[in-house]
Amino acid sequence: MKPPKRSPIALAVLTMLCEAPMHPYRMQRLIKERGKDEVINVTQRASLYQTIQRLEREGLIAAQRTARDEKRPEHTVYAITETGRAIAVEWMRQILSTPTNEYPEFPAAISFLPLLSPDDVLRQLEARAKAIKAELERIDEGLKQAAAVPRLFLLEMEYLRAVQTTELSWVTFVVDDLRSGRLTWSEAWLRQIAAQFASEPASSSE
Amino acid sequence: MKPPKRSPIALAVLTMLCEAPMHPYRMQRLIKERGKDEVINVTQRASLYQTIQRLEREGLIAAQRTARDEKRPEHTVYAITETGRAIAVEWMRQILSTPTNEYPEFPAAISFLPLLSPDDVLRQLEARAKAIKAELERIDEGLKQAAAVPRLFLLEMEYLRAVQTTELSWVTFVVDDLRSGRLTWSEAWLRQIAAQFASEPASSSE
DNA sequence: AGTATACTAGTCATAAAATAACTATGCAAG
DNA sequence: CTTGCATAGTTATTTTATGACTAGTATACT
Repeated sequence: MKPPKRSPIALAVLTMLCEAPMHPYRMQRLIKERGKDEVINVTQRASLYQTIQRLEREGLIAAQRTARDEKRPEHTVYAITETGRAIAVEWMRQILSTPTNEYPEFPAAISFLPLLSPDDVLRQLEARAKAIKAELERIDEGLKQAAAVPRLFLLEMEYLRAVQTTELSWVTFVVDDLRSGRLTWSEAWLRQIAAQFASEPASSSE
Repeated sequence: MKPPKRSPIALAVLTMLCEAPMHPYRMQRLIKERGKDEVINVTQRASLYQTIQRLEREGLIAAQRTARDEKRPEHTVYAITETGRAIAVEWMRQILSTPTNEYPEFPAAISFLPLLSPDDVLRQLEARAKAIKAELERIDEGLKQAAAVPRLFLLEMEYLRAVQTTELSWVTFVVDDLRSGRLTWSEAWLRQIAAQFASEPASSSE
Protein backbone atom coordinates (compact mmCIF):
# COMPACT_ATOMS: atom_id res chain seq x y z
CA MET A 1 0.00 0.00 0.00
CA LYS A 2 1.90 2.99 -1.25
CA PRO A 3 0.91 6.43 0.00
CA PRO A 4 -1.44 8.33 -2.35
CA LYS A 5 0.25 10.81 -4.65
CA ARG A 6 0.05 14.49 -3.83
CA SER A 7 -1.20 16.98 -6.39
CA PRO A 8 -2.77 20.43 -6.28
CA ILE A 9 -6.07 19.15 -7.67
CA ALA A 10 -6.17 16.24 -5.23
CA LEU A 11 -5.53 18.65 -2.36
CA ALA A 12 -8.29 20.93 -3.60
CA VAL A 13 -10.75 18.04 -3.79
CA LEU A 14 -9.95 16.86 -0.28
CA THR A 15 -10.17 20.30 1.29
CA MET A 16 -13.46 21.14 -0.41
CA LEU A 17 -14.92 17.84 0.76
CA CYS A 18 -13.69 18.64 4.27
CA GLU A 19 -16.09 21.59 4.13
CA ALA A 20 -19.07 19.64 2.80
CA PRO A 21 -19.94 16.69 0.55
CA MET A 22 -20.47 17.71 -3.07
CA HIS A 23 -20.24 16.58 -6.69
CA PRO A 24 -17.27 17.21 -9.03
CA TYR A 25 -18.85 19.88 -11.16
CA ARG A 26 -19.80 21.81 -8.04
CA MET A 27 -16.15 21.76 -6.94
CA GLN A 28 -15.13 23.22 -10.25
CA ARG A 29 -17.60 26.07 -9.93
CA LEU A 30 -16.73 26.74 -6.29
CA ILE A 31 -13.06 27.01 -7.19
CA LYS A 32 -13.89 29.53 -9.88
CA GLU A 33 -16.34 31.50 -7.74
CA ARG A 34 -13.77 31.86 -4.99
CA GLY A 35 -11.10 32.90 -7.46
CA LYS A 36 -8.98 29.86 -6.58
CA ASP A 37 -8.75 29.03 -10.28
CA GLU A 38 -5.65 31.23 -10.29
CA VAL A 39 -3.79 28.54 -8.34
CA ILE A 40 -5.78 25.39 -9.13
CA ASN A 41 -6.11 24.36 -12.76
CA VAL A 42 -9.74 23.45 -13.45
CA THR A 43 -10.01 24.64 -17.03
CA GLN A 44 -10.00 21.02 -18.13
CA ARG A 45 -12.68 19.13 -16.24
CA ALA A 46 -11.33 15.70 -17.19
CA SER A 47 -8.35 16.03 -14.85
CA LEU A 48 -10.69 16.78 -11.98
CA TYR A 49 -12.87 13.74 -12.67
CA GLN A 50 -9.84 11.49 -13.08
CA THR A 51 -8.32 12.69 -9.85
CA ILE A 52 -11.59 12.12 -8.04
CA GLN A 53 -11.75 8.57 -9.35
CA ARG A 54 -8.24 7.94 -8.12
CA LEU A 55 -8.98 9.37 -4.68
CA GLU A 56 -12.01 7.10 -4.47
CA ARG A 57 -9.91 4.06 -5.41
CA GLU A 58 -7.44 5.03 -2.71
CA GLY A 59 -10.20 5.36 -0.15
CA LEU A 60 -9.62 9.05 0.60
CA ILE A 61 -13.12 9.95 -0.54
CA ALA A 62 -16.31 7.95 -1.02
CA ALA A 63 -19.30 8.29 -3.32
CA GLN A 64 -22.17 9.15 -1.03
CA ARG A 65 -25.08 8.94 -3.41
CA THR A 66 -26.10 9.59 -6.96
CA ALA A 67 -28.61 12.39 -6.87
CA ARG A 68 -30.70 14.29 -9.31
CA ASP A 69 -32.07 17.78 -8.75
CA GLU A 70 -35.11 18.11 -10.93
CA LYS A 71 -34.36 19.01 -14.49
CA ARG A 72 -30.62 18.72 -13.87
CA PRO A 73 -28.28 15.95 -14.99
CA GLU A 74 -27.62 13.13 -12.60
CA HIS A 75 -24.57 13.64 -10.43
CA THR A 76 -22.51 11.76 -7.88
CA VAL A 77 -21.94 13.36 -4.51
CA TYR A 78 -18.67 12.51 -2.80
CA ALA A 79 -17.73 12.78 0.86
CA ILE A 80 -14.37 12.75 2.59
CA THR A 81 -13.30 9.73 4.65
CA GLU A 82 -11.32 9.69 7.89
CA THR A 83 -8.16 8.72 6.00
CA GLY A 84 -8.86 11.44 3.49
CA ARG A 85 -9.08 14.09 6.15
CA ALA A 86 -5.84 12.91 7.75
CA ILE A 87 -4.04 12.87 4.40
CA ALA A 88 -5.26 16.37 3.56
CA VAL A 89 -3.80 17.72 6.79
CA GLU A 90 -0.56 15.83 6.25
CA TRP A 91 -0.24 17.18 2.68
CA MET A 92 -0.88 20.74 3.84
CA ARG A 93 1.83 20.48 6.48
CA GLN A 94 4.35 19.05 4.04
CA ILE A 95 3.65 21.53 1.27
CA LEU A 96 3.80 24.51 3.61
CA SER A 97 6.91 23.41 5.48
CA THR A 98 9.16 22.03 2.74
CA PRO A 99 9.79 23.85 -0.53
CA THR A 100 10.11 21.61 -3.60
CA ASN A 101 11.53 22.41 -6.99
CA GLU A 102 8.87 22.15 -9.70
CA TYR A 103 10.96 23.11 -12.74
CA PRO A 104 8.92 25.82 -14.46
CA GLU A 105 9.58 26.74 -18.07
CA PHE A 106 10.92 30.26 -17.68
CA PRO A 107 14.12 29.55 -15.71
CA ALA A 108 14.72 26.59 -18.03
CA ALA A 109 14.59 28.90 -21.03
CA ILE A 110 16.81 31.43 -19.25
CA SER A 111 19.48 28.78 -19.01
CA PHE A 112 19.49 28.41 -22.81
CA LEU A 113 19.55 32.08 -23.75
CA PRO A 114 22.64 31.78 -26.00
CA LEU A 115 20.41 29.96 -28.52
CA LEU A 116 19.00 33.38 -29.47
CA SER A 117 20.85 36.56 -30.31
CA PRO A 118 21.08 39.22 -27.58
CA ASP A 119 18.72 41.60 -29.37
CA ASP A 120 16.23 38.82 -29.99
CA VAL A 121 16.24 38.06 -26.27
CA LEU A 122 15.89 41.76 -25.58
CA ARG A 123 12.73 41.94 -27.69
CA GLN A 124 11.17 38.86 -26.08
CA LEU A 125 11.90 40.03 -22.55
CA GLU A 126 10.48 43.46 -23.27
CA ALA A 127 7.29 41.73 -24.34
CA ARG A 128 7.34 39.67 -21.14
CA ALA A 129 7.77 42.75 -18.99
CA LYS A 130 4.73 44.27 -20.63
CA ALA A 131 2.70 41.10 -20.07
CA ILE A 132 3.69 40.92 -16.41
CA LYS A 133 2.67 44.55 -15.91
CA ALA A 134 -0.75 43.75 -17.34
CA GLU A 135 -0.97 40.68 -15.12
CA LEU A 136 -0.11 42.73 -12.03
CA GLU A 137 -2.79 45.27 -12.92
CA ARG A 138 -5.27 42.43 -13.23
CA ILE A 139 -4.29 41.11 -9.80
CA ASP A 140 -4.56 44.56 -8.23
CA GLU A 141 -7.93 45.07 -9.85
CA GLY A 142 -9.08 41.73 -8.41
CA LEU A 143 -7.84 42.65 -4.94
CA LYS A 144 -9.63 45.99 -5.14
CA GLN A 145 -12.88 44.31 -6.15
CA ALA A 146 -12.52 41.95 -3.18
CA ALA A 147 -11.90 44.64 -0.60
CA ALA A 148 -14.72 43.26 1.55
CA VAL A 149 -13.28 39.73 1.61
CA PRO A 150 -11.16 38.85 4.67
CA ARG A 151 -7.44 38.80 3.95
CA LEU A 152 -7.19 35.10 4.86
CA PHE A 153 -8.93 34.27 1.58
CA LEU A 154 -6.72 36.53 -0.51
CA LEU A 155 -3.31 35.37 0.70
CA GLU A 156 -2.51 33.38 -2.42
CA MET A 157 -3.13 36.50 -4.50
CA GLU A 158 -0.80 38.46 -2.25
CA TYR A 159 1.80 35.78 -2.81
CA LEU A 160 1.36 35.71 -6.58
CA ARG A 161 1.60 39.48 -6.63
CA ALA A 162 4.88 39.43 -4.73
CA VAL A 163 6.42 36.80 -7.00
CA GLN A 164 5.26 38.54 -10.17
CA THR A 165 6.64 41.82 -8.94
CA THR A 166 10.02 40.22 -8.39
CA GLU A 167 9.98 38.60 -11.80
CA LEU A 168 9.16 41.93 -13.37
CA SER A 169 12.03 43.72 -11.68
CA TRP A 170 14.45 40.94 -12.57
CA VAL A 171 13.34 41.00 -16.19
CA THR A 172 13.60 44.79 -16.50
CA PHE A 173 17.01 44.57 -14.86
CA VAL A 174 18.21 42.10 -17.50
CA VAL A 175 16.55 44.15 -20.24
CA ASP A 176 18.57 47.16 -19.12
CA ASP A 177 21.77 45.15 -19.12
CA LEU A 178 21.03 43.89 -22.62
CA ARG A 179 20.23 47.35 -23.90
CA SER A 180 23.36 48.87 -22.44
CA GLY A 181 25.53 45.99 -23.63
CA ARG A 182 26.62 45.08 -20.11
CA LEU A 183 25.21 41.65 -20.91
CA THR A 184 25.92 40.32 -24.38
CA TRP A 185 27.39 37.46 -26.41
CA SER A 186 28.25 36.42 -29.94
CA GLU A 187 28.89 33.24 -31.87
CA ALA A 188 32.62 33.85 -31.76
CA TRP A 189 32.69 34.52 -28.03
CA LEU A 190 30.61 31.41 -27.32
CA ARG A 191 32.97 29.23 -29.35
CA GLN A 192 35.89 30.65 -27.44
CA ILE A 193 34.24 29.86 -24.09
CA ALA A 194 33.37 26.35 -25.25
CA ALA A 195 36.98 25.73 -26.22
CA GLN A 196 38.17 27.04 -22.85
CA PHE A 197 35.86 24.74 -20.90
CA ALA A 198 36.74 21.78 -23.09
CA SER A 199 40.42 22.17 -22.16
CA GLU A 200 39.88 22.81 -18.44
CA PRO A 201 38.71 19.83 -16.40
CA ALA A 202 35.25 21.22 -15.52
CA SER A 203 36.32 22.75 -12.20
CA SER A 204 32.96 22.59 -10.39
CA SER A 205 32.44 19.24 -8.76
CA GLU A 206 31.59 17.70 -5.41
CA MET B 1 0.06 17.39 -38.10
CA LYS B 2 -0.24 19.06 -34.76
CA PRO B 3 2.68 21.12 -33.51
CA PRO B 4 5.05 19.25 -31.15
CA LYS B 5 4.40 19.80 -27.46
CA ARG B 6 6.66 22.12 -25.53
CA SER B 7 8.36 20.95 -22.37
CA PRO B 8 11.48 21.94 -20.42
CA ILE B 9 13.17 18.61 -21.14
CA ALA B 10 12.34 18.78 -24.84
CA LEU B 11 13.75 22.30 -24.99
CA ALA B 12 16.90 21.15 -23.22
CA VAL B 13 17.36 18.26 -25.66
CA LEU B 14 16.95 20.50 -28.68
CA THR B 15 19.30 23.21 -27.45
CA MET B 16 22.02 20.74 -26.48
CA LEU B 17 21.78 19.10 -29.89
CA CYS B 18 22.05 22.56 -31.47
CA GLU B 19 25.51 22.69 -29.91
CA ALA B 20 26.60 19.24 -31.02
CA PRO B 21 25.25 15.75 -31.72
CA MET B 22 25.34 13.51 -28.65
CA HIS B 23 23.68 10.57 -26.90
CA PRO B 24 21.00 10.84 -24.17
CA TYR B 25 23.16 9.91 -21.23
CA ARG B 26 25.72 12.52 -22.29
CA MET B 27 22.95 15.17 -22.21
CA GLN B 28 22.06 14.16 -18.69
CA ARG B 29 25.64 14.54 -17.51
CA LEU B 30 26.18 17.81 -19.37
CA ILE B 31 23.09 19.26 -17.71
CA LYS B 32 24.42 18.25 -14.31
CA GLU B 33 27.98 19.41 -15.00
CA ARG B 34 26.72 22.84 -16.02
CA GLY B 35 24.46 23.06 -13.00
CA LYS B 36 21.38 23.24 -15.20
CA ASP B 37 19.84 20.40 -13.19
CA GLU B 38 18.47 23.13 -10.94
CA VAL B 39 16.02 24.08 -13.68
CA ILE B 40 15.81 20.90 -15.78
CA ASN B 41 14.66 17.72 -14.09
CA VAL B 42 17.00 14.91 -15.11
CA THR B 43 16.94 12.88 -11.90
CA GLN B 44 14.75 10.33 -13.66
CA ARG B 45 16.44 9.26 -16.85
CA ALA B 46 13.34 7.58 -18.25
CA SER B 47 11.64 10.91 -18.94
CA LEU B 48 14.66 12.04 -20.92
CA TYR B 49 14.71 8.89 -23.06
CA GLN B 50 10.96 9.04 -23.64
CA THR B 51 11.10 12.68 -24.64
CA ILE B 52 13.94 11.92 -27.04
CA GLN B 53 11.90 9.15 -28.64
CA ARG B 54 8.99 11.52 -29.09
CA LEU B 55 11.19 14.22 -30.63
CA GLU B 56 12.56 11.64 -33.05
CA ARG B 57 9.03 10.56 -34.03
CA GLU B 58 8.16 14.19 -34.61
CA GLY B 59 11.22 14.68 -36.79
CA LEU B 60 12.84 17.35 -34.62
CA ILE B 61 15.90 15.20 -34.03
CA ALA B 62 17.35 12.17 -35.83
CA ALA B 63 19.41 9.19 -34.70
CA GLN B 64 22.79 9.67 -36.35
CA ARG B 65 24.49 6.39 -35.51
CA THR B 66 24.79 3.77 -32.86
CA ALA B 67 28.31 3.93 -31.56
CA ARG B 68 30.42 2.12 -29.03
CA ASP B 69 33.50 3.54 -27.34
CA GLU B 70 35.62 0.61 -26.31
CA LYS B 71 34.61 -0.96 -23.04
CA ARG B 72 31.53 1.28 -22.81
CA PRO B 73 27.92 0.32 -23.44
CA GLU B 74 26.47 0.89 -26.86
CA HIS B 75 24.78 4.24 -27.32
CA THR B 76 22.75 6.11 -29.91
CA VAL B 77 23.94 9.54 -31.00
CA TYR B 78 21.23 12.01 -32.01
CA ALA B 79 21.49 15.14 -34.12
CA ILE B 80 19.13 18.09 -34.54
CA THR B 81 17.19 18.56 -37.78
CA GLU B 82 16.34 21.79 -39.54
CA THR B 83 12.78 21.67 -38.19
CA GLY B 84 14.15 20.93 -34.74
CA ARG B 85 16.35 23.99 -34.79
CA ALA B 86 13.47 26.19 -35.94
CA ILE B 87 11.15 24.81 -33.24
CA ALA B 88 13.76 25.35 -30.54
CA VAL B 89 14.06 29.02 -31.48
CA GLU B 90 10.28 29.39 -31.65
CA TRP B 91 9.85 27.79 -28.20
CA MET B 92 12.51 30.03 -26.70
CA ARG B 93 10.81 33.14 -28.05
CA GLN B 94 7.41 32.06 -26.76
CA ILE B 95 8.60 31.05 -23.31
CA LEU B 96 10.59 34.24 -22.85
CA SER B 97 7.92 36.59 -24.13
CA THR B 98 4.70 35.20 -22.66
CA PRO B 99 4.33 34.19 -19.01
CA THR B 100 2.17 31.14 -18.38
CA ASN B 101 0.63 29.95 -15.17
CA GLU B 102 2.01 26.57 -14.12
CA TYR B 103 0.07 26.04 -10.88
CA PRO B 104 2.74 25.17 -8.32
CA GLU B 105 1.84 23.48 -5.04
CA PHE B 106 2.66 26.22 -2.57
CA PRO B 107 0.15 28.89 -3.65
CA ALA B 108 -2.44 26.12 -3.95
CA ALA B 109 -1.84 25.15 -0.33
CA ILE B 110 -1.90 28.80 0.71
CA SER B 111 -5.43 29.03 -0.60
CA PHE B 112 -6.53 26.22 1.74
CA LEU B 113 -4.88 27.46 4.92
CA PRO B 114 -8.12 27.37 6.99
CA LEU B 115 -7.83 23.57 6.94
CA LEU B 116 -5.11 23.89 9.60
CA SER B 117 -5.17 25.88 12.81
CA PRO B 118 -3.32 29.22 12.82
CA ASP B 119 -0.58 27.95 15.12
CA ASP B 120 -0.12 24.81 13.03
CA VAL B 121 0.34 27.01 9.95
CA LEU B 122 2.75 29.16 11.94
CA ARG B 123 4.93 26.15 12.76
CA GLN B 124 4.97 24.90 9.16
CA LEU B 125 5.81 28.31 7.72
CA GLU B 126 8.61 28.79 10.23
CA ALA B 127 10.05 25.51 9.00
CA ARG B 128 9.69 26.71 5.41
CA ALA B 129 11.45 29.98 6.15
CA LYS B 130 14.36 28.02 7.60
CA ALA B 131 14.49 25.75 4.56
CA ILE B 132 14.46 28.70 2.16
CA LYS B 133 17.31 30.33 4.07
CA ALA B 134 19.34 27.16 3.70
CA GLU B 135 18.44 27.02 0.01
CA LEU B 136 19.55 30.63 -0.48
CA GLU B 137 22.86 29.89 1.21
CA ARG B 138 23.33 26.93 -1.10
CA ILE B 139 22.67 29.15 -4.13
CA ASP B 140 25.05 31.82 -2.90
CA GLU B 141 27.69 29.21 -2.24
CA GLY B 142 27.23 27.92 -5.79
CA LEU B 143 27.53 31.41 -7.25
CA LYS B 144 30.68 32.03 -5.24
CA GLN B 145 32.22 28.79 -6.49
CA ALA B 146 31.39 29.81 -10.03
CA ALA B 147 32.91 33.28 -9.79
CA ALA B 148 35.02 32.58 -12.90
CA VAL B 149 32.02 31.58 -15.02
CA PRO B 150 30.56 34.37 -17.22
CA ARG B 151 27.32 35.79 -15.89
CA LEU B 152 25.41 34.68 -18.99
CA PHE B 153 25.62 31.11 -17.72
CA LEU B 154 24.46 31.95 -14.21
CA LEU B 155 21.37 33.99 -15.04
CA GLU B 156 18.91 31.26 -14.07
CA MET B 157 20.56 31.08 -10.65
CA GLU B 158 20.23 34.84 -10.31
CA TYR B 159 16.56 34.46 -11.14
CA LEU B 160 15.96 31.60 -8.72
CA ARG B 161 17.75 33.59 -6.04
CA ALA B 162 15.50 36.59 -6.59
CA VAL B 163 12.32 34.51 -6.48
CA GLN B 164 13.40 32.59 -3.39
CA THR B 165 14.30 35.81 -1.64
CA THR B 166 10.83 37.16 -2.31
CA GLU B 167 9.18 33.99 -1.10
CA LEU B 168 11.24 34.15 2.08
CA SER B 169 10.24 37.70 2.84
CA TRP B 170 6.58 36.97 2.11
CA VAL B 171 6.65 33.92 4.37
CA THR B 172 8.35 35.75 7.24
CA PHE B 173 5.84 38.56 6.78
CA VAL B 174 2.94 36.12 7.19
CA VAL B 175 4.71 34.39 10.09
CA ASP B 176 4.91 37.74 11.87
CA ASP B 177 1.22 38.39 11.27
CA LEU B 178 0.35 34.97 12.62
CA ARG B 179 2.52 35.40 15.68
CA SER B 180 1.08 38.81 16.49
CA GLY B 181 -2.48 37.67 15.82
CA ARG B 182 -3.03 40.21 13.05
CA LEU B 183 -3.86 37.19 10.91
CA THR B 184 -5.95 34.49 12.55
CA TRP B 185 -9.13 32.42 12.33
CA SER B 186 -11.21 29.91 14.24
CA GLU B 187 -13.85 27.30 13.53
CA ALA B 188 -16.56 29.63 14.77
CA TRP B 189 -15.38 32.58 12.70
CA LEU B 190 -15.13 30.42 9.57
CA ARG B 191 -18.67 29.13 10.05
CA GLN B 192 -19.89 32.69 10.41
CA ILE B 193 -18.17 33.75 7.18
CA ALA B 194 -19.54 30.73 5.36
CA ALA B 195 -23.07 31.63 6.45
CA GLN B 196 -22.57 35.22 5.35
CA PHE B 197 -21.39 34.21 1.87
CA ALA B 198 -24.18 31.67 1.55
CA SER B 199 -26.76 34.43 2.06
CA GLU B 200 -25.10 37.04 -0.17
CA PRO B 201 -25.23 36.33 -3.90
CA ALA B 202 -21.45 35.81 -4.39
CA SER B 203 -20.73 39.44 -5.29
CA SER B 204 -17.61 38.86 -7.40
CA SER B 205 -18.51 38.47 -11.04
CA GLU B 206 -17.95 40.38 -14.25
C1' DA C 1 41.76 -12.24 -3.62
C1' DG C 2 37.12 -11.21 -2.86
C1' DT C 3 33.37 -7.96 -2.06
C1' DA C 4 30.96 -3.70 -2.21
C1' DT C 5 30.04 0.38 -4.50
C1' DA C 6 29.60 3.63 -8.19
C1' DC C 7 29.54 4.87 -13.05
C1' DT C 8 28.01 4.14 -17.83
C1' DA C 9 24.00 3.40 -20.94
C1' DG C 10 19.75 2.07 -21.42
C1' DT C 11 14.94 -0.55 -20.94
C1' DC C 12 10.29 -1.72 -19.08
C1' DA C 13 5.98 -1.21 -16.78
C1' DT C 14 2.76 1.35 -14.36
C1' DA C 15 0.40 5.27 -13.09
C1' DA C 16 -0.89 9.91 -13.31
C1' DA C 17 -1.94 14.09 -15.75
C1' DA C 18 -2.96 17.07 -19.79
C1' DT C 19 -5.78 17.69 -23.60
C1' DA C 20 -9.37 17.45 -26.94
C1' DA C 21 -13.50 15.85 -28.33
C1' DC C 22 -17.94 14.08 -27.45
C1' DT C 23 -22.95 13.16 -25.15
C1' DA C 24 -27.24 14.93 -23.46
C1' DT C 25 -30.51 17.98 -21.45
C1' DG C 26 -32.68 22.51 -20.31
C1' DC C 27 -33.22 27.28 -20.94
C1' DA C 28 -33.16 31.80 -22.90
C1' DA C 29 -32.37 35.17 -26.64
C1' DG C 30 -32.97 36.37 -31.13
C1' DC D 1 -36.41 27.70 -35.11
C1' DT D 2 -31.87 27.67 -34.02
C1' DT D 3 -27.95 29.42 -31.80
C1' DG D 4 -25.55 29.68 -27.71
C1' DC D 5 -24.75 28.81 -22.92
C1' DA D 6 -25.02 26.24 -18.44
C1' DT D 7 -25.20 21.75 -16.22
C1' DA D 8 -22.95 17.16 -15.48
C1' DG D 9 -20.31 13.95 -17.13
C1' DT D 10 -17.51 10.34 -20.35
C1' DT D 11 -13.99 8.63 -23.57
C1' DA D 12 -9.66 8.29 -25.86
C1' DT D 13 -5.02 9.65 -26.72
C1' DT D 14 -0.67 11.44 -25.57
C1' DT D 15 2.84 12.82 -22.34
C1' DT D 16 5.20 12.68 -18.22
C1' DA D 17 6.60 10.82 -13.75
C1' DT D 18 8.34 7.17 -11.14
C1' DG D 19 10.46 2.98 -9.72
C1' DA D 20 12.55 -1.09 -10.76
C1' DC D 21 15.52 -3.62 -13.57
C1' DT D 22 19.81 -5.23 -16.76
C1' DA D 23 24.65 -5.56 -17.53
C1' DG D 24 29.29 -4.48 -17.97
C1' DT D 25 33.36 -1.72 -16.16
C1' DA D 26 36.12 0.65 -12.83
C1' DT D 27 37.43 1.71 -8.23
C1' DA D 28 37.92 1.15 -3.38
C1' DC D 29 37.95 -1.32 0.73
C1' DT D 30 39.40 -5.28 3.64
